[in-house]
Amino acid sequence: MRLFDTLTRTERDLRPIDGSTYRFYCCGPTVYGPAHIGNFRTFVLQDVLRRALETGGTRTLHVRNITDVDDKTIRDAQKAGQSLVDFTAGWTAKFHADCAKLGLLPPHIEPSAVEHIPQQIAIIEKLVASGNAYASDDGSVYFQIASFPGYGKLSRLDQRELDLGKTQNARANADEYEKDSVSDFVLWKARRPEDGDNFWPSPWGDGRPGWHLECSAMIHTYLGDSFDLHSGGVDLIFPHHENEIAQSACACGGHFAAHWFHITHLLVDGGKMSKSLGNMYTLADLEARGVTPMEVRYVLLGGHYRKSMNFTLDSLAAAREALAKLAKGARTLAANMGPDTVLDAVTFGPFQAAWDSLNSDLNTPAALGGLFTGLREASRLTGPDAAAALAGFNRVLRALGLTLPAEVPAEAAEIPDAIRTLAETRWQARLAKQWAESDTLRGELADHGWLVKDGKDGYTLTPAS
RNA sequence: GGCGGAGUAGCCAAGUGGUAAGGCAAUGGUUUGCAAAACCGUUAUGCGAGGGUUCGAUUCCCUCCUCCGCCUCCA
Repeated sequence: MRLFDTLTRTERDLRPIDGSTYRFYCCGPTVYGPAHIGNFRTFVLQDVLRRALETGGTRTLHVRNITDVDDKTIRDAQKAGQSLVDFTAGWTAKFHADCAKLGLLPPHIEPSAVEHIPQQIAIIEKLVASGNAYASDDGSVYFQIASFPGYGKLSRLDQRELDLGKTQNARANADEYEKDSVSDFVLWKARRPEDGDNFWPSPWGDGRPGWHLECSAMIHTYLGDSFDLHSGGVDLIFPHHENEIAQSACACGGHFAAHWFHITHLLVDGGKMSKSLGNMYTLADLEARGVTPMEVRYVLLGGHYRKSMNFTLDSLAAAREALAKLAKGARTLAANMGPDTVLDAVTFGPFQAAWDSLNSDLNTPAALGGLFTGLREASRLTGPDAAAALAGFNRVLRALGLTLPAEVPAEAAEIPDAIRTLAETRWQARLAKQWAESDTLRGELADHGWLVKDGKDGYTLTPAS
């Protein structure tokens, strides 16, 4: 597997640094509301990375956190009149349900921030002792960016921008901060009245941890100070990941992440998703429109992760047709290989090419393309050749995490008697070559929402979608 | 203002210094009483605009246009 690395800006081979297990960390969701499909683009691509590694024979250790304490979770928990724990537990459960529907493998470890407060305090103590952090008068603790020469390397920010606080937002908000430099970031936030019961004791007084620190503490706990890969959406490059590098390097030493994997944002109708524009879709929103989660997953795999991708509702219809086509092709292949053929060698060129695409910087759209091309060429194969092709097809499909729709069986039980009678009458009319009568009845059935399709020996009824 | 990304057919979207994957849609054919479904085809002399390098550029270089993201707690 070769993958682009944000830090070095090169494509590099992914090899476990401990020689056996590829250990990686993904920044998980902040659980104060439903995740939207943009969030899931990131999680789906991380899932594909893991699946591709595992399908290729590499063992993995996947850690993804739950951010359950920050400004928004506290604010909204208060608003909801719930304890922070109860509030975030509800949204975490919903997140897990969505993940399952989308076919995401659960992480091997899923730590949450509030369960790791002591670990976070320990890191702050180290940073204060080493002179990388300082406490302000109100009991907050800040990381001093000037104390870490490597700061800005990941995001390529001009050092002057950081030192002088020249960035627009920093300048506008500078008054709110009690820091030496506007660029310094908070490690520990002093308790404020609006936090309610949500504070923890610390050597600097009551308060709560800063967001950036949460991930560093959990990484330190579960992956140690040097691990294989760190991942998240592009928006996390700065400041979140930049800050993680700084505090982890200063407090723990080690190399931190050997590889940085960032997923570009999903655009909707050509721009960023936002509530105010009304273009923020959750999985539930789409399901309410009759869309299946796999169709959503297919759409999210339809663009390369390093390019922004434009999501439209039309693309979901395209996904439905495309998935049906894949399913049909796979069925044909299975039928052609015969009952007693077992072969797991993958020797069919087009599917090998699709697999190679996936392993070349996770090119999911090229891999999907290869699946269709291969299916067309493989449709003539029989016996062991068909079996080999199917094995190659399934390998790619498994890595993509796609589950194909089953053939829709005619569910006779669900057809109302009235409809069945109508259809039967039409069939008799048709057998009698009474075309006008037959077509009229077909129209009536359509009015009731049923499509009738004629076959050689009978007809099928399906609900019009 | 700083940093970064993108402009490929109606839509979505790969890709490459040697002449444009794939999906959807559309359309032609086979089949069908007619449809639907299925199957087999077709669909960008062209890759934002203009220059340059080259035997040859969509792919490299320059200029310009347009769009998008990030710039202190958003995946």
